[in-house]
Amino acid sequence: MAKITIKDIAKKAGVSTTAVSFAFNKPDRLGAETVQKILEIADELGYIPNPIARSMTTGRTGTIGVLVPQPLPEALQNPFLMEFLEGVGEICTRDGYSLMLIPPLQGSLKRAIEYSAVDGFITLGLEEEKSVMLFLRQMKLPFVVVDSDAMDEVPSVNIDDEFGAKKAMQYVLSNGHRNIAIVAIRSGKQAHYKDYVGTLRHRILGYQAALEEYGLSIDNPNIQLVESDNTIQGGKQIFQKILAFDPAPTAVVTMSDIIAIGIYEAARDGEIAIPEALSVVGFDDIPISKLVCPPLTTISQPTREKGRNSAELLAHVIEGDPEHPHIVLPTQLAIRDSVISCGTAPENKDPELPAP
Amino acid sequence: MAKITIKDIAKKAGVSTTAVSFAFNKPDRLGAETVQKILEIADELGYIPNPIARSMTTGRTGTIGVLVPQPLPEALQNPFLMEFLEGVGEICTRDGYSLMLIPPLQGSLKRAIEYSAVDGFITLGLEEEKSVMLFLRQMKLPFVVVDSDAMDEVPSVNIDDEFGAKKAMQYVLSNGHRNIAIVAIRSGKQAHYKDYVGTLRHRILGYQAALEEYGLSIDNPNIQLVESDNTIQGGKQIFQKILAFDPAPTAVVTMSDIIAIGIYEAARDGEIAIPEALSVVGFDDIPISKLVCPPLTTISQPTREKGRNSAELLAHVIEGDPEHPHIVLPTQLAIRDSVISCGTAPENKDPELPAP
DNA sequence: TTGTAAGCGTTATCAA
DNA sequence: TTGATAACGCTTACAA
Repeated sequence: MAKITIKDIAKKAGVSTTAVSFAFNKPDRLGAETVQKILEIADELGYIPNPIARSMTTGRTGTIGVLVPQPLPEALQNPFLMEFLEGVGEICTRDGYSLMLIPPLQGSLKRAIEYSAVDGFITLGLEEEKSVMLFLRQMKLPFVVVDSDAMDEVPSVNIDDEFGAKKAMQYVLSNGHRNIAIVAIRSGKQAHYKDYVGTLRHRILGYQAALEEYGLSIDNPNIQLVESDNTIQGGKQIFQKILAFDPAPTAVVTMSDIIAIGIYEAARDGEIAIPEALSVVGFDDIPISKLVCPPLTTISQPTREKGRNSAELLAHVIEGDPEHPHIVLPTQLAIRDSVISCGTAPENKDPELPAP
Repeated sequence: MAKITIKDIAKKAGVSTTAVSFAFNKPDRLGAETVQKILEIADELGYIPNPIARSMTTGRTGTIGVLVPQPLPEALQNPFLMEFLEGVGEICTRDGYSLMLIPPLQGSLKRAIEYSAVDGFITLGLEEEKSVMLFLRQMKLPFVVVDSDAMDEVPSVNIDDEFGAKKAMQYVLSNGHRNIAIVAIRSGKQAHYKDYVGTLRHRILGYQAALEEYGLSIDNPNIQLVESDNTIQGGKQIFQKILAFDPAPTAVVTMSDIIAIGIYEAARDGEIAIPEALSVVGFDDIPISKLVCPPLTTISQPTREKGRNSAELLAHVIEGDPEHPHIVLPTQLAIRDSVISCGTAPENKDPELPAP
């Protein structure tokens, strides 16, 4: 037996399809008995309104799409996304939206967008994919950008990346470190750091600002900049590179806790003590950062709040609100135990380890 | 200007809507020039096929729904879900599906299902919600159940919960612990442990089996069973309860790493040393379990593989495959440092050995 | 190779 | 309080 439709109910109840529709959506406009009868029959037949057909006429799907720039398995490895989605989920729960995760389709976010039946999008960290935003705007789809340079007429949510990054680097420098590795998040495109855009750019600017206060610069030979995938695995791999640097860094400043944790793992495998042999700073303050050994010093950002704000803005755009606020959330240095003063590190008798 | 439709293209190109449709979906059936012209005009006008209308006729949405039993913010707090979704994401990426997270709508999963335009569902740990499965089956929607008692005619993916739980408890017992707290995952409904169903039941059965080997039982006064929300917060709260038990437990066996980690946090706040003052065992082996202090002894399950298997099965059902395998994945005891031998007895890391 | 026209299952409009 | 009927935007027999 095929799927039960509104027609089957109408026929069996001896009413029109309109009546059936009303019974579900606007019961007030029908006689109480009629509604009663229709509902009974619908229940009996196991009728469910077809959500696609409904969307067809209402133009609403009741779902919010989150555009993630990486393939799902990779993106989901980052607890940061999880926490962000928690915030989005709060609003979804409150307003009755479902949540769709939309990764690139065959490598293309644009294509993924075309195939997605959602009421609006939240874009996440579109570094190099500026064209995606233009595309969305051109298509007149409601959207909100997060962790990207703000555009006019499009609501955005960002954190104070530059200031946060600056504080991270200042803290390391104030602890006496001068040989420092900076781990940036790989942006997809190969680019010189001066050509970075968005979040990446702001964070580099922050690092640079702090370095300059100490008469240093990213261009100095004792400041090394590398890029890593934003995964634990990426952090592990980058650790090997860092080990090979000359001069050996005494501190590594990363743009992501998850990378820092990869470095933790690799360091433990290589029996290199953190922070004694190597100080580490993260960015994001994901929940586990306070639980790892040693607790990770990092830049705390209100991730969940960011998610909540984004979803809230998107809900407004979907409702037709013409406003387009640009929200900037604060960051904060969370000092824990993964950075120690460069001078106080215990003497290192193992020639394999980076000297303090 | 309203949204561009197939008609606009047809008019401007001087062809029928059929031709436009063909140009996108079956270019072979049209002359090369015609296709060329249509595509050009479509591009120029910024035309995107409406995915809802397409779904309307094809009956396909290209998205997989994952039914999560808790509100999104709560569910997303568990890295276990994340890892599971990574596996699902692998298949989504491979087969071009999007991923929809579907939490209860106004407290009701059934209602959420009704409103979800997806090609099929993966249900996750439906303990008490057996009716949801019946509902799905009655509606003839494709679905796969994960972490629930298997039903006939419905593909399922489970792990060997009972055996895993047994190994966890055996390990604790073999280390000499006799005053033990068991932390179950709160199931929603209040029920005596003997009335547990699904995963919960299997795990309890495993614990009980191990206890019986040592002449003990959950009913013993020195074995305490409590329930906790499956969150870090839940673990923190349950720790307070455990502290108050008499006799004081020397070990706590939890059904979830995330709960164990909550206990870690609370223990640290309360300055109770793990494992010296309290041994802890988890379940799941989420990625951070090896990174916390001390690394958590737990039952390892192939979570990502579970996700991959589920999505693969669902894809088959959606394709019309009538088979309905019941997959059971293995678990494994991951011995780390959160359990030590009780009292004066020497540490026993071999669960096969009898108690010292 | 291209066009006509009939759906798909709802909701919305307007009339009865 | 109800019912015809026309959208909604697309796909797909079937025809030409």
